[in-house]
Amino acid sequence: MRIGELAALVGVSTRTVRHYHHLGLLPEPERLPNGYREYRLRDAVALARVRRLAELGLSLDEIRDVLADDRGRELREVLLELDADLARQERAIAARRRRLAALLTETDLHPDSTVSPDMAELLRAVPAGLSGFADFDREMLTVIDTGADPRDRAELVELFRPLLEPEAIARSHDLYARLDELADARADDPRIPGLARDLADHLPPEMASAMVTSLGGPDTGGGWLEHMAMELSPAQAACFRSMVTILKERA
Amino acid sequence: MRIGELAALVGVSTRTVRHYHHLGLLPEPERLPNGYREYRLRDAVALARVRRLAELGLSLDEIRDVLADDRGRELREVLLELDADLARQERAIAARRRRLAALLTETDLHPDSTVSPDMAELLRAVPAGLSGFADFDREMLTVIDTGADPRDRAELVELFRPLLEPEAIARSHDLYARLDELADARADDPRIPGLARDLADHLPPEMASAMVTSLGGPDTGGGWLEHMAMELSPAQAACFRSMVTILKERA
DNA sequence: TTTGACCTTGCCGTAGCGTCAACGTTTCTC
DNA sequence: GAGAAACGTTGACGCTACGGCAAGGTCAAA
Repeated sequence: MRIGELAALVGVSTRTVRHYHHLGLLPEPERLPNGYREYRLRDAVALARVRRLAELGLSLDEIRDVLADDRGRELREVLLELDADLARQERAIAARRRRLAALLTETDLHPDSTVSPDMAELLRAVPAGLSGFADFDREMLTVIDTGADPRDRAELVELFRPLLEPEAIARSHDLYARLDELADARADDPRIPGLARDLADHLPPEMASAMVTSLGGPDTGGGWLEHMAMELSPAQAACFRSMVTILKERA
Repeated sequence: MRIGELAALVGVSTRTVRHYHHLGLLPEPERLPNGYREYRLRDAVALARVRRLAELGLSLDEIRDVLADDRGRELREVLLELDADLARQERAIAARRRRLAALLTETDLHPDSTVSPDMAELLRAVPAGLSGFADFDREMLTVIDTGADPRDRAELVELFRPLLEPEAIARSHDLYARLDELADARADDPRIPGLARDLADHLPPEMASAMVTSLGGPDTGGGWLEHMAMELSPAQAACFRSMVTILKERA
């Protein structure tokens, strides 16, 4: 039997057969005088073994190990491990499909809208398209949501939860409007002190303390808030710094 | 912000960031005089967008297309296609896990035992470990099961079904024993004609005709049976040829 | 004789980065 | 001020399980 016949018999490509030879999964058979490989039925049996294990999802390396140790002892362990892995994949796929389903029901489908469900809840508290500063906030929240691991994300959501109250949302609209007004103002604008105080009052206490410690300590969040301040207009940045000062005095 | 800081912020490796630059998913930022990349917050926003789409399961090429066409029109199509793909994967994984579960309940776990459920049913009619010829038959059935596509497999199972009857199984044990006795015999052994006739009688009619046409025609199964005959002892091969002759005469 | 269907080896390509290598820069520490 | 640690740079190879192509050699039929 030559390689094409063997491959057709077992239902693979000749390239696959040669690949298995190369990896040592299948012994090289005798050669005919012209250099062609000459297979026997036992090669088909061996190849079929490899194929069935591969179709179960074992990697070719795992198959080599199983065939080397032979006789099922290790096979059971590998299969159990494989099943656990498949179970994990199954859950991951189901979770992704849930997220997809939630996304596809949305009216305004945009790459930015593909955040986690937790963050989607928070974003509903921040108006989109109305205020430049609110849009900036939304982008920052989106970045944080992408980068944070689930534990931090849950913590973050808890920090923000008080801002989801209706009166807090109403207050935030006023604050965003006043922040937008500072977009073209100078750093000594007289409206800054009042707005900084109102912002400090607006923030939930836990969030305020988290911000202060984050700015003070050398941990991951530190540089992040500074970079955020750098993107603001001079007046907005001054307002932000003033607010932080107020929060520090209170702490 | 330098590359490490950006990467930490969004939760990826610096290698990933550079990879996205290379693929054009993320614009190259300004460079500092020393050659370092200098990022702004908008780069973090862009990177976070890419990451969220990637975590949904889009390929980087698809992400580039979506970001190029921007504004959700194409995104919806891609996500629908992705969901269909995920659904397919989910079904495939579930099917594999069912096969794994069936396998793991078996007592003698061996690479050879990883056949399809259909073939497992057939193999129960062929004794394992008792007869050398029966073991050979089992191997051949295993090879066929691996190589055949599902349609052919179902057809094959139907051909074999009569052999699953209790009296057929009892007959087959006798036949296997007599075939084993021919392992060391010569091609002119006097027991051959009788055994060939009993074998011909044993085969279901549909199976017999399938064998004859398969041997006669130049289709895929033809060479396969010849190769099988080559692996037998001279007396067994003679018996096989004799049986085929009888089947042809009857047809 | 020529075509066409096989076979041979070998190398590049895939997706999404990880992981060196070999080197320059910045920053912390002593 | 000097050394070490921790950054940054580009470039190249590695991983899976083969597919595809190149550049041939071999064999049977037309």
